[in-house]
Amino acid sequence: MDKQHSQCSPCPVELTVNMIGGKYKLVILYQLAIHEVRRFNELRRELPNITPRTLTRQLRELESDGLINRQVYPEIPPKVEYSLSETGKSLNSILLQIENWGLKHITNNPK
Amino acid sequence: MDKQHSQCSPCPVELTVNMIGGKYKLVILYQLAIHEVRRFNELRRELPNITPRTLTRQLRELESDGLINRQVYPEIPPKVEYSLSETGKSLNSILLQIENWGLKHITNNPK
DNA sequence: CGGGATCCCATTGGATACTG
DNA sequence: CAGTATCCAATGGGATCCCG
Repeated sequence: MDKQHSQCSPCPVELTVNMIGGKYKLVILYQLAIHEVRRFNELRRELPNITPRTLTRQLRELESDGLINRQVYPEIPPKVEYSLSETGKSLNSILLQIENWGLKHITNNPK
Repeated sequence: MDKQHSQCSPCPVELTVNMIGGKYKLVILYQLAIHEVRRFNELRRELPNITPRTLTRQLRELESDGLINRQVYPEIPPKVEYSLSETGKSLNSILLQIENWGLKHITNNPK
């Protein structure tokens, strides 16, 4: 690895972690990467025991950081679709690598 | 992206986040990726305002997860060197991508 | 130098109930 | 269906002091 920029001010890794560091954020992004479009309760079912309050907040944070889009359909019953923004999509290869890393290094020897 | 494994049980992304999800863990791993070997106070200086207690705990967790090595030299004054384990090194390409992503998507338009 | 001990606070997330 | 509201628990991290 390059040894030039040992200093980070501010550290780009840290800045990125601040955006995607929530407990469920990467998993949400991962689900959206796989499914392209997901509704609120679909995500809820796919995330292990997440509460609606937490899911809402993580989605709002991802949205305000510009990583996902929130499309509201003015219908009854309500319909809201979440999807990756262009910026969010630029995380796809990282998401995939994280998934593969987990498959290789963790699920092989489950704790 | 592949749409087959929409289900995760347990989700590899989530498992990975559990290992590297600490506030400073990726930054520590990143510093070790760049410098190969770092001592306690070197890391302390490189991480923005981290307290020794927090640094100690994050290092211990990374160590018990097998991502870093802790080499103690029985000298006076004490000397402890931290470095990436082989497993830790396997995160290098992810670390680099995260750094580059941050450089591209965040430092361009600082909040 | 590389921590440990202690105390404290803030943020995050959970539980449950409710609603337009 | 897609959230809100309210309250609460836990975890993480900070501040400070101390030590071998």
